[in-house]
Amino acid sequence: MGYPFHEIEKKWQSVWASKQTYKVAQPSDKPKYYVLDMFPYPSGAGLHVGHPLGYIASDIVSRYKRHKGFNVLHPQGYDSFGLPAEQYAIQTGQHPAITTETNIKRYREQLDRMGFSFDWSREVRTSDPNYYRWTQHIFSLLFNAWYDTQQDKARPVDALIAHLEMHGTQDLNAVCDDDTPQLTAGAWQQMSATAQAQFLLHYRLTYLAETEVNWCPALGTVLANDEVVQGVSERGGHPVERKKMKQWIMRISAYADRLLEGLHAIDWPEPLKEMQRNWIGKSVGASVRFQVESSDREIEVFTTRPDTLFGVTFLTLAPEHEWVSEMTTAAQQAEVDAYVAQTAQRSERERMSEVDRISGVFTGAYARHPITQEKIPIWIGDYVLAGYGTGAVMAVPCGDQRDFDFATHFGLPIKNIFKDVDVSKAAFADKANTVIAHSDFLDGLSCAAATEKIIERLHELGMGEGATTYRLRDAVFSRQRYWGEPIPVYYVNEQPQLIPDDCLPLQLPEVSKYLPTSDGAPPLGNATDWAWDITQNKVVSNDAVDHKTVFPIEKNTMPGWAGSSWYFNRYMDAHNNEAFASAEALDYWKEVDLYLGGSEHATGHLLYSRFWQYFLYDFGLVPVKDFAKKLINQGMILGESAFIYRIPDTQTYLSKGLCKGKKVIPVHVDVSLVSAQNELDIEGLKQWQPHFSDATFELDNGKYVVGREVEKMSKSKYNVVNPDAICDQYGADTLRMYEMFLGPIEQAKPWNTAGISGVSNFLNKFWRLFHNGDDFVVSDDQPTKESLKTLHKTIEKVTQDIDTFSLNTSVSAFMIATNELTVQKCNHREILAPLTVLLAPFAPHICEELWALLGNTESITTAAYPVVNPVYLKDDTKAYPISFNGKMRFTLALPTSLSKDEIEAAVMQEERTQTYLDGKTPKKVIVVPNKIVNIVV
RNA sequence: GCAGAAGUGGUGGAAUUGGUAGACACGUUGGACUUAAAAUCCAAUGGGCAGUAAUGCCCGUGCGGGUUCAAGUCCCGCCUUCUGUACCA
Repeated sequence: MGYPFHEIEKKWQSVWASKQTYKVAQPSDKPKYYVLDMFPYPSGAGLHVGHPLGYIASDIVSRYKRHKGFNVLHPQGYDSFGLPAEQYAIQTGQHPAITTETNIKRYREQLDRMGFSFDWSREVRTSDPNYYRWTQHIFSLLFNAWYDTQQDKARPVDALIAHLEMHGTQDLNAVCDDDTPQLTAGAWQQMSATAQAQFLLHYRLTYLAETEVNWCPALGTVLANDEVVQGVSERGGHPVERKKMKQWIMRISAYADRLLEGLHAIDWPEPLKEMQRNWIGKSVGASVRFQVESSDREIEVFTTRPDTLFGVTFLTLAPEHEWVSEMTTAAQQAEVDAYVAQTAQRSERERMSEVDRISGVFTGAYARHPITQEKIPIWIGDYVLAGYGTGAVMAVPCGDQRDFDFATHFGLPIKNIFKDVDVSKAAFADKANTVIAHSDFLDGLSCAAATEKIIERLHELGMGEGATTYRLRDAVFSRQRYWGEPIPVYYVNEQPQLIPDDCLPLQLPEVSKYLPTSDGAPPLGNATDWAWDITQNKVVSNDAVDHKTVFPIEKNTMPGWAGSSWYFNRYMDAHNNEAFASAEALDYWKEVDLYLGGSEHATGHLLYSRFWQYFLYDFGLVPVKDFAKKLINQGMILGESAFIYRIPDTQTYLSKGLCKGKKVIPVHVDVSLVSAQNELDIEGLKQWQPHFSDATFELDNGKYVVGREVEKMSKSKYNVVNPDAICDQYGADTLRMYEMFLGPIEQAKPWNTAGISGVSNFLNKFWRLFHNGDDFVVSDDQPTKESLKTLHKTIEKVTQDIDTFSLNTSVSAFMIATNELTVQKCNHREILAPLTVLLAPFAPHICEELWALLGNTESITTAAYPVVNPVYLKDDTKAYPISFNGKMRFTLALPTSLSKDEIEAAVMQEERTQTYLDGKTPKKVIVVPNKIVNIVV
């Protein structure tokens, strides 16, 4: 029989819990290391085998770093506000706090079974008032801040007010809304308090504004851009429409450039950085103004190709452009109105799926070309997006394919401004090979030179200048939901006022109904006590609202990403009631050294967190700009779904081999009913779902063989594998090692238990090294040189692997070592003790047990990491590098029977070697049997 | 369309910086132990050819070229898959 993992795991898990083995000391004179997992949302389904992948890897690194003498912070918590708990509440009436609590308990049990070394004393929950009190605090800080583009950082609003008092908006270098009016100091001073408050919203880093948002009627809430994927909601896949609503918004765009630049300094995966770069979407070009005929309006466009200005043959406005109706001539009015109405009706999804369809309409109006003064027709087209740039483009059909297609479709002129290029069939967009022609003073210039020159000229004429735009939009921060952080704001004369910081947390009120209404009224409207009394500084009944001392409180809540945008700082000092973390704690732990999580958060959580951290850094509240030094994306573990095949309109199911050429409907069956050889347990199936009891199964060679397909692990696909089942059968240590053994940590891979017996065998073999039958027996004699070599080779390999996160190959290294030691019949303490320490990060339970059996009274976590002795690493391989800095290389034919020393001697004797080496040794000598000797010099 | 990553036995996957491709594991086959099974242990296992044999030779890392004494790895051109993103001016 194998080693008693049930007993061992239970025993040590309770010892670790009672002794608080993983509680982190702070401060400490040891160097710090902070390893963090993205905290889970505690869903009702519990953990599946895919969740722990990252946790296991981070746990190995944490334990390894502890052995290496670091003070390791390895916390865990729960992102416990969120939609599923709320939807469950809507269906059942059960309070989300209760479901959440139940789910957390379940998660905790499952996590504990896997032997993670989390310091649970620092657990955080985003839905805990003691936690979200600080989320609300950070919201208040953002509200009281504006972005100074001169100093390139966020500053307190007081400084902005002081500037407005003195100079109005003159010389004010600030990020603000596009439609912010200019003011003199006098005008500011004469404004009413309400008007001033209204005006300041143009600058605050979190502000209230009427904007087009992604409204999801099915979910009854608005969504941020990253929560909308391909025109439908990320959660649930419901349609999303554009709607104008008054919303809280985070001015993340103020940080666009710094967030982009900051990517250089952090060790994150390149694909993820690329995703953030694309999301931020910086484009450098120019903004150009076109004077509208018989009007004092100027249409401003943004272009990345100002060098093609002479190729402009029309302008196109987005259908939502604010001047569309004003500009349209009476003759075109009906047509334009119809077109605008029609595009407004089309959902985001339709608009995206019909990208190829060209549509548009002429406004009847014309603009003047800023240089040539030519008349240029103004069109409307839905290929121009209202939300990007200025919502208007200068169309250059010869240089842009979309403009080309639009021009061709509507018979608009195409003017060629490129030298020796044919633009009759398609636009020419190759910047690198551009030579401008038919463009007056730009003729003969390259793209870059022409761009520079035209910007200069436009500037002289006052018709444009160099400009940069970003794709990154400000992030909508309001959600019409119940289960989220209340926004700490009440309204006086419709102007938002912050609830004083010392009155936080503003606790989530009880409500009778959790359902939002489809017109967007939030569920907090159902609360009876949701008004703020400024005389008592507390929440009172809605009936008391008198708009003099008692005011209504904001009913929207914060989005899911609010609480997760700063939690990494809270772990440093999780119970502090004076600050979100003390300056000492922040100064000691600084930032996350290693962050593990999925790449699906690239443009959501990971970008918002960087934004908040930058902001906190600007205010001197955190000591580092980027919160995570190194990040690793673990790949998803996929499920292998099983299918049976039904003949349509019958209850007959065909084995996979019989389906060829027949029409069959694949039906998901639970993977637990299928053997490793893909054979279906028919009796089990009939018990699983009663409607199969009268089905007939046509067998293939006496077996029903199912089809397999790799899909995302999901309850509805019946392909979920629960880690508890694996722990029961093989033990947590086997599960941990098997998940690592499966392949590189970053790679997505299907879950498949086929190989798990190999890992299980290994742990049993390892156990047997210490045992003779059932007796624990280790020798104190001097081990053989061979065994020492095995040990040191393994230390070297495993250490290197952990440092480079190749955890799959380190599992192999342990297997090789165990096999070798078994053959060597090695049971020597001098070998086995260090090997146990080496293995402990991977398989903590079995190693803790063996460590105790070896006579140690302290936990193995306190053991020092073994040191490699290079004496034992010398290898007799035939290729060996020798240090030398040179360039020449030559070949020398030698008999292969020679030993290494003989070869080296022969090489050194060679005349050419002496010439090239000039007293040094060769860089590399490679001996390939039966071939040649290569000496790289 | 654009960007990024990847393509190696029956399978998951190894292979420092260009240096004997296929480590390790699963699976399969044969053997030992056993009345039997399980468990465990041992051996073989990319393909082909020659040989009684030890062994030897040839071909092999998606496809086609190239650089090199030497290419899974570097360069050029394709094909395929995955992931992200998409009328971004």
